[in-house]
Amino acid sequence: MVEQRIRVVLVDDHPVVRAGVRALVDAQDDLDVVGEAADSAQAVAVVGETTPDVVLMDLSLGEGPGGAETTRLLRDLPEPPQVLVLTTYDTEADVLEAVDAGAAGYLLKDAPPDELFRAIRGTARGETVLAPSVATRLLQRAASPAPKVSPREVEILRLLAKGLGNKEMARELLVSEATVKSHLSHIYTKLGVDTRAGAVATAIERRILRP
Amino acid sequence: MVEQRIRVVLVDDHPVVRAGVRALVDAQDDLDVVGEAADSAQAVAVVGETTPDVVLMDLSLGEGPGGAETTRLLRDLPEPPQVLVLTTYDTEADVLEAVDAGAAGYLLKDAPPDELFRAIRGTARGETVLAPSVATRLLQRAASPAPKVSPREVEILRLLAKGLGNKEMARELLVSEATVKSHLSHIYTKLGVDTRAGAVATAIERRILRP
DNA sequence: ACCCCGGATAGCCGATCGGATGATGCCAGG
DNA sequence: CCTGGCATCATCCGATCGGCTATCCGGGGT
Repeated sequence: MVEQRIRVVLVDDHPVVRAGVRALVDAQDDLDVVGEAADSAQAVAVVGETTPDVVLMDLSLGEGPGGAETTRLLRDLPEPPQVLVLTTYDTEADVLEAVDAGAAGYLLKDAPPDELFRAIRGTARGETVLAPSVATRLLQRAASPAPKVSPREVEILRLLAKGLGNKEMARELLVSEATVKSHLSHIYTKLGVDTRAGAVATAIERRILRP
Repeated sequence: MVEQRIRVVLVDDHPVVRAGVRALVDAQDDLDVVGEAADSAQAVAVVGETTPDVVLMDLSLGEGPGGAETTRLLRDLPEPPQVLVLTTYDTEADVLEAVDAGAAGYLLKDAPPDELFRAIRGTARGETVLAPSVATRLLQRAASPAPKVSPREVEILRLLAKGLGNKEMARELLVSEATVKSHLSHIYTKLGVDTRAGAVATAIERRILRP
């Protein structure tokens, strides 16, 4: 007899993915899916009711708060579950945000089922589980200077990608043109480029901007 | 008794998604999942063996040929299946490429299961099934002049994204700076922008450039 | 044969960008 | 407490960009 079934809640806005994970997880006799949620609000409600051991969390939840924010909410509950992020993307920004929010693990959706099961069990025991590709990425980022752009700079990048000029950005952000240029200079330095076009390209590549 | 079960093959590089679709589809008594494939080569092999009525195709298949190319291969088989694209993204470039490759339908993964079943049945009958959001997008694109950039212009865009100046592009492409500027002007017109940064952003968004 | 389009080229000019430099206030972490 | 990052603003100046107009040539379609 299994001493203690691990109770799992799924949070994902894709019905197909929920069905898939449920099918796979429920087939394991030590794992139980006790709830599902399609968005942040549902997630909090369901977790509050079911107090699961592990929550499988998608990072992109369509409208409303994302997976990272939701993770934070869940970890602030009276009986916080372990949160295992299960997503498609492995940007270092995503990973860091999720881990910072209190996630205990980070898996990619293309992981083989076995790995998923091991991750769930490990997470339930309080271990930190990282997908190999994620771990690799983290290490190589740790080695390199780690260029983190500030929120304001991201804002500038967003407008930049819309093709706005400095004057227009200044008006949009209610600051002076000089400030905009200052931000831009910093962005260039951090991204290792020296033109606006290059900045947009690398920002998108680095997933600082979503295409 | 059901006169004819619809035979379905899944092509997706995510085990989780395959499991999900299989669980959902197999629960329908008029639908049968008769095979799965994780990449292009497997897809061709499995479809060749099983000659299904409908193939559910993911567009991003990790390494190797993508979903669009694979769709083309399947449609060139002796007994071609109907191909229903089931993916996360709805860029018009993706849709057009898939449809051009011979896809009979285009659904997003966040579609509710019911919609998926209807789509499979419709596709099997030879209907064309488009997700609402996809259909909307197509219509609004159909209304606008359909901006197709020339190969040379794509080249310019590539260098643009690398942050090169006009002079540098000219040297790189062995043409005069005037020519580069001319190309750029055309690009701006076609993409509906008026700055280099905006051009890069829309080019990536339109999948003219790969991020 | 004719015309349109893509590609290449030229020159002009005002607007803008990018780099350098310097300064201020705020707030968090050591 | 003090350093440092973030955000703000200011000026100057040379280089570059973007828009405009005009010409030329070759290939594909009518």
